[in-house]
Amino acid sequence: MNLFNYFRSIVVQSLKEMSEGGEIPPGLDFSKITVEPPRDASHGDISTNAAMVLAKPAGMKPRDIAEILVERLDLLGDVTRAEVAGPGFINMTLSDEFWGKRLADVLEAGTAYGTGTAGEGVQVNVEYVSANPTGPMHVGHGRGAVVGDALASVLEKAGYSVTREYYINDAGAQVDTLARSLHLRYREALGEDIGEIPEGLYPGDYLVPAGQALAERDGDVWLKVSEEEWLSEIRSFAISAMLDLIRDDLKALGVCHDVFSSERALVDAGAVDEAFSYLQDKGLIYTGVLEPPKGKKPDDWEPRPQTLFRATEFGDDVDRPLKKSDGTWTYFANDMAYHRDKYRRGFTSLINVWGADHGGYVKRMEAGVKALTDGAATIDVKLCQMVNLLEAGEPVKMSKRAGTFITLRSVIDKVGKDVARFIMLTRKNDAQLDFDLAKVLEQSKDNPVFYVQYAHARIHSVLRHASEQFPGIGQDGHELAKARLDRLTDPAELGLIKQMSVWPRIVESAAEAHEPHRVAFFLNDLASHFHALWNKGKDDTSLRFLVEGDEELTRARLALLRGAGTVIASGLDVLGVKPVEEMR
RNA sequence: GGCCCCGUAGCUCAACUGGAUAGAGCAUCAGCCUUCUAAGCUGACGGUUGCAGGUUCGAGUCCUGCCGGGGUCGCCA
Repeated sequence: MNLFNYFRSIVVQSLKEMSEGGEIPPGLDFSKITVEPPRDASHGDISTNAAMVLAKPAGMKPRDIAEILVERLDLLGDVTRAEVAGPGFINMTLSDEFWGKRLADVLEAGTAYGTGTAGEGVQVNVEYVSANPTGPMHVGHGRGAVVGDALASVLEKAGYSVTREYYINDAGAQVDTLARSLHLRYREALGEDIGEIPEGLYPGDYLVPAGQALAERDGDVWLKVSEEEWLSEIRSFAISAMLDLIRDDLKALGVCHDVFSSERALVDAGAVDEAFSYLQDKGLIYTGVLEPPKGKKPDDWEPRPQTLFRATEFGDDVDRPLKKSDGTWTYFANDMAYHRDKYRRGFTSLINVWGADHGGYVKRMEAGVKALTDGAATIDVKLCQMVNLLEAGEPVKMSKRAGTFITLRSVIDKVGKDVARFIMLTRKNDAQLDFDLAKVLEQSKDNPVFYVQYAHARIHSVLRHASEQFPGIGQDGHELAKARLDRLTDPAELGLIKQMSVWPRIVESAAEAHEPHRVAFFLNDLASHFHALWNKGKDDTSLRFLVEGDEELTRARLALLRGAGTVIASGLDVLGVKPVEEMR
């Protein structure tokens, strides 16, 4: 249960009654009313802006509405205090018993706590990674992979029906280049001295094993025929080898997709022609000549007639070409067909996670989706900014040519998948991210992964001690839920429960805003509340978790610990990070 | 030059999609280990949210124009 939604419905109900009773005018719009935790805890536990939002349309003073409303809210069983504050906020404080019950909710639900229904089963397609199948993944791809994966998870937890998808760009010129590069490695595998890799081909070592595999499978058959004859076959071999490589990298990162969509298959199936005639029928296709970009005219610019899509009718800056001068489709045309295909498969909410270098492409894709789905589907493109790799504060120099190129795999091998994933989510997607290979392995509070994991490990450390000192206390969540939770009365204890109770709301808002990083920040906050409580027990021995001679209180505190550990585990699960029970 | 993103404490970043006195960590300073992990905690110091207007009960958040940084810009994908 998201308790803020719960209280919102109570507030709205009260307002309806006030409206029926003539205390406020009828027919007011309640949609802008929010119920939130106040920023300052001294203002109470929950707060609503209802009076301020309604003041103007009701033609009343905010405080007057608030006074009436607060009288009703004050009567609610769980509310110990309701008062008007500031310009017309209503702040409510909830009883300790209420919070005890919320802890019981957590214990009953286990790691399913936070799972919601706000998504109402809406079908969402999250497309992420979609790295070209021409080589292993780099660190930037890794960020997109983690962001997309965590976003998909948080959407699932919020009740959306999610499909994780990878778009394989296997139709462009770059895969022909890949095929030629592989053919070279294949000749090499058969004993030929190929010398330097020519300019324009992929020089990477990762093609060597693929060349050997091809030589083993097919022998020398591709030496005797012309490129025209070998291109297609070797291309598919190369693509599938590169996809294996990428899938391996993704697996190491704990990322998997439900669907791999092939651009080539889509084109072969006529999807582009279909999308094109759809647009043509709507009068959105014409032949025209584009202006050169203002202020930066390419040297070789010459006007030429092109087949254009009227993207400007849907908010783009210029109309966009769909055909090259040789009559073949542009990448954009294929992409249009692909997005129409997603829509036809039943998705009305499309999310694409791209690298920041695709920023210039967003508007035309948005325009495309609007045109192709008649506005029935929405697309949200999350651009991931660069990852700056550092080693103890110094930038790691990377050059493909010098061979100092850092692959995603080498980073995962060095720091582990859990650390890599968590760090990738400690920034919002549109901010640049510093990834310090030394710092992320540090065991200190500078390091958010460690800080959160340590909280979880500490909790389990106490639980282990408890099972020795208090063998009679069952540590199962359902059992602990029956403890005398009203014995938890210290502000730090209640504060921890309150922080835990925010989790369903975080899930909902992170899903709605498409911002998985909020989960990482939440976990940091939660860990901080826990560490604070822990240390309070150092100064004040009566606040320790294990209380000799008071099994009832110990049971209640173990319940609190179990609950906090459960919420941390639930959050880490969304991020795809495994909680640890012991630090080494 | 057009478009997109960013600009918040000395540094790295939050701010619940428009809410109250803008919050954390690092750094600096002052405290806390005979104790379930001090791998942590408590406090102090630190702000004209790049600048100037506008919208409104209320703006870091929305709009306009500047300044600074990054990205991108017709048959590359």
